[in-house]
Amino acid sequence: MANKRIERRTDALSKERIVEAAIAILDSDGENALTFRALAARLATGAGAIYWHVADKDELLAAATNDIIARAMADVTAGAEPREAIRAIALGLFDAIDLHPWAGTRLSREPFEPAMLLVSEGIGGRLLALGVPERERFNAWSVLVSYIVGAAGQNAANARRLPRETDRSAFLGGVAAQWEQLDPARYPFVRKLAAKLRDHDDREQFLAGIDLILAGIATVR
Amino acid sequence: MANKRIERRTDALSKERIVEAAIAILDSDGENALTFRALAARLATGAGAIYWHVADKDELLAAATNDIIARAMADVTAGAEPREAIRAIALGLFDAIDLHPWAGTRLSREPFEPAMLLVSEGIGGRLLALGVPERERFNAWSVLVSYIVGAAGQNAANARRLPRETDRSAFLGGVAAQWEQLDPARYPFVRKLAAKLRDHDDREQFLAGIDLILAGIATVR
DNA sequence: ACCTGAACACCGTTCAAGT
DNA sequence: ACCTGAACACCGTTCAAGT
Repeated sequence: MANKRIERRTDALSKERIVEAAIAILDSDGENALTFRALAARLATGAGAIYWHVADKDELLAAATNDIIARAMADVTAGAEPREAIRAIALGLFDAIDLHPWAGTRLSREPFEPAMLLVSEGIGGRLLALGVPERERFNAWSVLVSYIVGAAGQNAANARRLPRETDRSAFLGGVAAQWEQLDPARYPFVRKLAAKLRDHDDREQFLAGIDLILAGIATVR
Repeated sequence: MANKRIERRTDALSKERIVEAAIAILDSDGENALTFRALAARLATGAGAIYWHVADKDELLAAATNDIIARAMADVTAGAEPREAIRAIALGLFDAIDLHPWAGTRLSREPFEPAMLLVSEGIGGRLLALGVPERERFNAWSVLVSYIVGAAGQNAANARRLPRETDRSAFLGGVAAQWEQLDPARYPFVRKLAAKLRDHDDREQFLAGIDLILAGIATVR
């Protein structure tokens, strides 16, 4: 009978279970909390056992990041309109990285993770649909992917450093206050930026960047 | 006589000397080589002595990064034409981060370093000169700075992982070969990208991204 | 005031020993 | 084949003790 084994501990180690546990630790306690000792404790095993399934910490982070990106891309519902589809993909990644900032850190340094192929193909296909000429496709793809990964990672790093909403307001308010006290002769632009810094929405700002890039791409069509 | 003291050891510790030594270690041996023990050895002192001048490793990295950016910005000769000036600033940062990849890593996570004010003001002032309307200035500034820091950091991370030119060719060749073997039905765009990947110039690619963004900004003028 | 260096509380990774 | 956990070679940081 199948349910004879229902009480059986199903916790034999596997790469999937290890990666799953790693993601849980990374999400709840941050990058510094992911140690082989903490991971072993959570999996109720010895630290060395993990090395039977995973080569080292780098492979662990790579697998965890790949999971996050693959899931995020699977959740994206990109419609037929190419510009909207690119925005949807970009926002999907932005939100995933916002939720899993450590994945953003990893991605900025290792942009050739397998799951990034889904992102590249998703965006690239829409560039074709937009009629971007061959000679500009590489550059258009490159600027979009660089911006998405870079800006999303930077945003998530900020958010992680300032866990609560009040922390964020206080921090940005503090930076803005500093900016407003800069020498007006030397920093006229930054001084005027201060007000916007205080009450901008990160997601909107990110998307506005995508739109500006798409507008630029449209000019080389 | 002044030269009576010429033989005198001038190596009293100071934050500047410590930061200078840290930059030397980071540049020659990479991020992982910067330890307080290595730093103390190079400065011929005890590890703990450094803490008298620097609060912790974070402050050390912040100061080192700030030095690099400030120097790079001081070296930029930005002419009167706004678009050219923005390109010059962007390239100055790109080259500095290429030379000091660890600064790129730091900058992607801590974009509010003081020296970045010079970058923001330099770019922002040119956006004013370009006639970017008030409501678009924040977004235009944001997309440029995010892209510059993000793309330069990603490029430098790649370059650091592949120290020699042949390593880089081999790596990109390998990635391109993988891309060419992808299922044409699922990855038509990425497959076609492979050829470009093999022989592109990173600096040109970066600059092409700046140009696309500037073209987008021009459309909202 | 500034420096020394041992000590503390960690790490990632290895490996002999177990089952 | 897979797991255990002590051991190794490191870290950043602290701090009593020196000058």
